[in-house]
Formats: sequence, structure tokens, C-alpha cells
Amino acid sequence: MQPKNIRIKDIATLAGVSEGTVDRVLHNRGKVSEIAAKKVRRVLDEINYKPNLIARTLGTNRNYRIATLMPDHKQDPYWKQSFDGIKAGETQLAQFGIHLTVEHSLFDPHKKESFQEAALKVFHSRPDAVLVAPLFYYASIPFFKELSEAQIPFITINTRIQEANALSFIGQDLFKSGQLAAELISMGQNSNVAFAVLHIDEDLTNSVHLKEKERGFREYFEHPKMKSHATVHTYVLGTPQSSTFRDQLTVILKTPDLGGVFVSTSKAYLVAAAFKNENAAIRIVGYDLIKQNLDCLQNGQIDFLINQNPMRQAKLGIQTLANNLLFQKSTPPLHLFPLEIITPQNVSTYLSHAGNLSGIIV
Amino acid sequence: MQPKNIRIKDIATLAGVSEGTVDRVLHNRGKVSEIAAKKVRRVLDEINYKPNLIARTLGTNRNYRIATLMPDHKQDPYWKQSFDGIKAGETQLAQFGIHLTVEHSLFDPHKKESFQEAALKVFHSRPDAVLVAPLFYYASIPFFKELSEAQIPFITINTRIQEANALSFIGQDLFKSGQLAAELISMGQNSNVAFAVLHIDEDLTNSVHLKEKERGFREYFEHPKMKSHATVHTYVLGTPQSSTFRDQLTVILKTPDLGGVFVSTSKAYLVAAAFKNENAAIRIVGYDLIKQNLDCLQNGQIDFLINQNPMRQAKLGIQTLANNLLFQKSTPPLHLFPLEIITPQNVSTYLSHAGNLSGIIV
DNA sequence: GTACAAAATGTGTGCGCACACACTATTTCA
DNA sequence: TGAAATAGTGTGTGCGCACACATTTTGTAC
Repeated sequence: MQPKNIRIKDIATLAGVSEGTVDRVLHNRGKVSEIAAKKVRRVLDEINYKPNLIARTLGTNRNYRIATLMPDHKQDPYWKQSFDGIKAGETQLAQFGIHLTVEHSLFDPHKKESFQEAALKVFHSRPDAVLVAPLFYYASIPFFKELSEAQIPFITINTRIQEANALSFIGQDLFKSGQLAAELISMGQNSNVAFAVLHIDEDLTNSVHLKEKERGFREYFEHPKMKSHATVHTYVLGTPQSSTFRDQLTVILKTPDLGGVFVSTSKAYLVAAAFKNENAAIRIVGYDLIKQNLDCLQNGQIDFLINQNPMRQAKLGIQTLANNLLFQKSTPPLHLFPLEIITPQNVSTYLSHAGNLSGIIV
Repeated sequence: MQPKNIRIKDIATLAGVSEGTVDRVLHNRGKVSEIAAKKVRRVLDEINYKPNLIARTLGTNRNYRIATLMPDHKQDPYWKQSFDGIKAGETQLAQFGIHLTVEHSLFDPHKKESFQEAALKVFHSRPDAVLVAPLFYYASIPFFKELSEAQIPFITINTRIQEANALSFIGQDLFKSGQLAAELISMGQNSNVAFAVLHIDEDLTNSVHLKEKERGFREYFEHPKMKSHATVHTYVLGTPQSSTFRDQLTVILKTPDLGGVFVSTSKAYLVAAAFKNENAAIRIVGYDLIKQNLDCLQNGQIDFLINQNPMRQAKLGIQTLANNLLFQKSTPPLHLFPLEIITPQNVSTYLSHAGNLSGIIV
């Protein structure tokens, strides 16, 4: 039998003090004489004490409240997966007897005021921690300031706000994402080909996001070692319902030597539908595994989707907060998710895998 | 305050029996009258009792021993990541006070006898559970039979043995993997192009694996809706050290209209090196993120790698066994990992992500 | 009816930790 | 000098569960 794990009790014996004193030293609760503290610290330096996290959660019988502030998935289906991820994290932790009360707040991703309003409510509810997708830069800054001042830890997801003093950001590198899109769209194409970048977004909440993706996309072709100097055209399209939308697409389709379309939002399916009968040779690269996109991917109308894995992102956010609150575990300030490439051939392997991750410890 | 989680104590009160009786019913320990059992079951049916898994591990003070039986990574670097994954799972569980003793057994992936020998030792050590990569079909069958008879649960990884009565198989769909390779290699190519499938393996331990991948690869081009009827040539190459190896590669390179090479093992870098100065237009698709492949990917010699994520697979294996032993959690018998596409542009996002997953609960 | 086994049930303890509280030694102040 | 405040200790309890053991009830034979 190997050396059993060291308990507080063991440390107490080794240091010649009581368990209570060790506890006070470990948690800086004060009320310890310098002499006793030194004795304990000496032991702690020599042995590698790892508290039993399981026992810890049993001991502290606190009920932490985590507030989430996410876009309403009724407005944008993309956020459904995030919501599910939060739920998954919640139930999983509950399984382990970790009683987290997660309070969901939703806001309209198209309305800044909706975010501000919800943020205010979240703050006034005084949660122990917050998970937030701060789509609106300027509206979120004062919110983060308040949280920081109130010492409420928070994790940002999806949208990175550098100035925010977040515990951690969970998301993707958008610039690289654009580069990847460029690589995929140009793979095997002629060097004199033209590409179109389409920003389809009813408003400009995502403008920073989209710009960053486009920057990466263009940068790829400007790289010195690239021989193909493809031409890149950018289009900003309005609401898909309008007649101008169709007209614009028709114009884009007429671009000479058009080899592919990069849709910077999750709306690639709209383009796919319009191009359906026109020209199969035009490659389409888009984002996110929402229903409509999946359909287009499977029938070959879309060639590549880049997956953000919002479900796992959100779940990780909840887990990270729990780790922080309950176990005082530190977190890397930046957690960038891999840029997952989804094609007609591997899409099924991604979909089936997601469900399997439900009830496992880590 | 919301309805607090239901404890055994609560069930006992509701059913009008003692905690001991509830415990006996829950665990089928017998010694319960039909009347009492019925009372308890009635309560259990109505409420949704979820045992506090954390408290459970504290209560049962058993020390489980898990044996692993994996190829030696000194013989094949691919298995290094699996080994690290096992270690990662181990330390993570230790953090939670779950005292698993993991006993590592390694075998020479090229020698069947080595596997048999190691398997025998593993069995005689009478572990509580086993995680094994059964590279050798016929050698593993009796091993699995023994384990089953001794009621020792085991999980197979990497190689699926249908006949084995494994708790779960963790790996990938190799047929789909071949299809994916075909998709990637043919993307944007002419329809009259030729492709070469290269099986580079010093011996034939992986033969089933490789055949399955090739089957998928070929099937892709035979699909009725595919217009391009590319020709596919298969080559089985011997040891890379031999002179015939180089000669064979030179011959392959001369194939008319050769559009790409699909290397079914992790040895794509060997091909990349040989083709380096010859012809940049030939696309190379291979497997696994080992050092040499990564180098080739980054300098553009390899176009695509399909990642098996052996580290996460192994870690999941350990976690799943722990879940099974400690929490009696059931497991899906098949856990197929997504087929991850790695390109020069997204490889860095995969590498950085791996490290971040160290200390999180799930 | 008693005697005694067997079945059924209830109670108690420990897992490792956090935290409240009781207790003792040391100061401080009247 | 004594009382009271304070700093420094140790002890005890509970978290929810598993499991050993004590206790009670039931069944069986005479």
C-alpha cells in the first residue's frame, strides 16, 4: 500500500498542533501565534498537501449562486446550444452534490438596452459569480466595473472584452478563424480566383467579431509565401427578408471567377439556398452547427462549417466558476477553443459525440 | 430556498422506515421484508432520488486498482499521448480524493507475444478494472474471456473487438475516417485524378485498421452521386529504412495525374519528406499529431491530418472506469470520437487547447 | 406456552473537511 | 490585585453516504 494521502489530521500530528490550528493556517483565518504558524508551515513545505476536494464540498455547506447572462435563443438559435451547455454543467455538478443555484438571465441579442437592463438585474441580485456573453462592448464595460468593485468573479464567453477584469475568457481566436476559412475556401482552387466575404447580420452587434474574421481571411491571401493573390470582395447584407437581399446575392453570384463565398455569421444557409440551382462549383464556408446549416451541409450545398462548440464552451464556463468558488482553483485567463472543421463527411461524428459527454466526471 | 436535494434520510422518513432499510433497498443488499421494500420503492418512484456522488466516495473507503495495458510509447510515439491521458485522468481523480491505483503495463506494439505476456500478468494481478488497447485480435480474445469470467470490467480503446464483452469501446469510426480522408484529398481536384493509398507499417498489427480506412476511402469515390470517378491505387510499403521503400515512393510519385496521397498510418511525414522537392501539387493526408507530422504540417508539406485525440480518449477511459467503479454509472457501449481535421491554420488552436483541460471537474 | 434461530430493522461510526464554539493563556485596564 | 478583554488553542459537530453491528421482530420446533 502506497503512502496514503495526507490529511489535515496528519499535518496536525506532524506539526504538534491541533487540527484547528492547521485549518487556520491553511485558510489564513488569523488567530494563530507566529510560533505555531511556523511549525505548520514547516510541515506544509516538506509535504505536498493536496486537500481532498470532495471532502471539502461536503464540509462547506454553502449554496453558491451563479448568474448567467446570455442572449435569448428564441431570437437567435445559435444560443440554444450555449443554454444547453449551462444546463448540462448545472445538472452534472448537482450529481456531485454541488448545490449551485444557476439563475439564467436572457437578453435580446439585437437590443443593447435589453442587455443593460438584464445586467442591472443580475448585479442587483448579488450572485456569487457571473457567466456572461457581453455582445455589446460599451454597454458591458460599466457592468464589469461594478462586478469587479463588488468582488464578484465573472467569466466572459464568446466575446472577449480586453478591458474587463474577467477571471477567464472562453471563446475562439476570430482572426485565426478567418485565416482558416481562407485556407479551406482556397484549397485546390486556381490562383486567379475571386472570393466574397458576406456579413449577414440584421444589425451590427457582431461588427467587431465579423471584422476580425474578415481581417484574418484577407491576411491569409496577403501572406508573402502565398502565390495565389486571390481577389477578395466584401459585402454587408441586410435583413434576409428584404428584396434587396436577393438582388444583392444575384449580383455577387455574377462576380467573375467567383470561387467561393465566406459567410462570417451563422447564416450561410441563406446563401446556400440562393445558390442552390445556380452554380455548384462555388464553395461555401460558414459557421455554426445550427439546424439549417446542417441540412445544407448534408446535401452538399455547404462545404465547410467552422464549429465554435458553444455547448462545451458554456459548460466549461460553469465548471470553471464552480472550480473557482468551491475549490479556489485558479484558471488560465484565456481559454481558446480549437477551430473545428466540419464537413459533410465528419459532421455525424461531431453530433453523436456531443451527447456522450453528459455524465462523466471530467 | 428551493427544494433541497433529497437524502437517504428523507426517503426513510417518507417511507416510515429507517435509513438502513432504504440503504438495503437501494443496493439490493437483501434482508428486507417485502412490505418495507414496497414502502421504500413507492417513495423512490415518486421522487427522483439522485445519490450525492461526492458523499458516496467519502463513505466507501475502498481503494480501486485499475490496470492499463497499452503499447509502449518508446516503440511508437503515437502512444505517448495516450499514456499522458491516463496520467492526466489519474491525477485529476486524485485531486478529488478518489484513490485509484493505476498500474501501467506496456507491451511492444510489434510483438504479439509481448501483448500476451503482459495480458497474463495483468490478469493475475486481479485488478478491479482494465483499460486496454487490444492491437492483436486473436491474442486478445482469450484475455477478454478471462476478464469477463472473472467479472472484471474493461474498456477497450483504439481497436474495437466486437466479440469482447467490453464495458465500452472508445475510439473512432475508421470507415468514416477513410471517407473523410477521401473528401479532403479530392476537394477541388479534377475528376480524372488519381490517388494513392499508402499503408506504411513495419508489420501487420494494424492491418484491420488500415483495411477499414481504405474501404471508406474507396467507397467515397464509388458513391453514385459522385461525378468524379477518381482512380485509387493501393500500396503496402515495408520498413522505411529499406532502399525499396525509397524506390517504391519514386514509382508512386510517377503515377499519371497523381493528385494526392493518403497515408493510413501516422507515418505521413516519411512521404512528405520524400516528396518535398518533387511536386508541391500532390496533396498529402495523414493521421495523428506526432512531432514529425506537425513539422510537416506547419511547413506545408502535409495538407491535412486527421486527429484521433488519443490523450482525451485515454483520459476518458480512466474517467469512465472510475465512474463505473465508484458511482455505478452506466456507460454507452460505444464512444466514438469526432474525426478532427487538422490543417496548418488550425493546428495551433488544437495544441493549446489540450493543455487547458487539466484541472477542471469535468 | 418456551427456546432459539433466522429474518428484519434500527443505530452508530467514520470518511476529510469547514466551521462554530468552548476552553486556556496572556494582556490590558481599573 | 482582580476583573475583563483579548489572543491563541483545542474540541466537537455536521455534511451524505456506506457499512458494521446492535437490537427487535418474526418464524419454527418442541
